[in-house]
Amino acid sequence: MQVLFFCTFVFVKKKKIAFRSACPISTALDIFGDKWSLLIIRDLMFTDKNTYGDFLSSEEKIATNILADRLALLECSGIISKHKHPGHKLKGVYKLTQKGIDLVPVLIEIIFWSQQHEQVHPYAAGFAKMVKKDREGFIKQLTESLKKR
Amino acid sequence: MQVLFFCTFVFVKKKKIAFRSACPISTALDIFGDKWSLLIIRDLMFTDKNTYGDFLSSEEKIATNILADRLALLECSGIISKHKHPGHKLKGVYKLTQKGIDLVPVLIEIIFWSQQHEQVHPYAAGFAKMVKKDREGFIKQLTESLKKR
DNA sequence: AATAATACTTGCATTTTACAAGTATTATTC
DNA sequence: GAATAATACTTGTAAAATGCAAGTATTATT
Repeated sequence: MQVLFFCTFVFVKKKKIAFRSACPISTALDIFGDKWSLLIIRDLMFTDKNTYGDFLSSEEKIATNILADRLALLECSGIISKHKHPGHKLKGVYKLTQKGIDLVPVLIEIIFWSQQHEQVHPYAAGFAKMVKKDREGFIKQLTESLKKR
Repeated sequence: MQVLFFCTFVFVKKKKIAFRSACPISTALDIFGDKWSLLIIRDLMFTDKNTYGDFLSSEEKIATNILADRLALLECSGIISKHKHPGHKLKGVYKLTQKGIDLVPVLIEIIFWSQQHEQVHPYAAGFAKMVKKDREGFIKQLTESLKKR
């Protein structure tokens, strides 16, 4: 008889975090289902922002304690990694890991949806049109360029 | 001189809800960036659950007040619509609108990611394999079947 | 007529988020 | 070399969101 085992919790910053179920959607939301995590990932993915101060300066104005908390959680869950800044000893540099880079298609589809159904910045229309011409090619290209950072 | 106008707020249940920016990711998160909204959408998209009681019975155990709140918000934002139950006068039936159906690719990519990087239910692996064989075909088929509900 | 089911609402405790201020380390300016 | 500024945080507290238990109104069933 086969027994299927699921990890239903994980320790993050010494705190036991429960996964609500083994559903892939639910599990993903347990990790990045909040108003801020994907914005940090967005900055790392589509802009050259990669320091604490960079994220703070983003348009949406994340609070400092929330930013520190989310950076720690994203690092714990293996989506981002922290490195020393070459040249600036005081600065840390954050990068997307492969797990983080693999969120590119998720972010792309969210952009498509928003662009189609909400009033967002006009650049999104051009972006969507461009990506839709060669979705796979764009993803591959972006993935490669993110790996090299 | 061209003036670009962005709607930076919306009225939901008589409350003024602010969009944090015109960024498509940020705007999407303002609408469904929480731990519960996408689970309701998941139920409507991938199962035959479509009533208040159905959603309550889902594995993740949403609280009744949160469910009522999210259903109202999702209806306000045009992602779901409420209808009379044929036969049961007491029951309401919720359906995905076209705007909601257009979230299919977002949910699919989230499932792909979770399946690849987290320990989730094994059905996700088979689902991912199946969908990846003909992504566009699957989306079209699911979209059509959801429209007919 | 009484009981049960459905879709909520209400009240309150707990948790999360927002905002302002403070701290420790390093960099820069005078 | 001392003072000021910059960076990446932490801390305290108020406000908002969430979770839980209980209650309510309408309809269905016994």
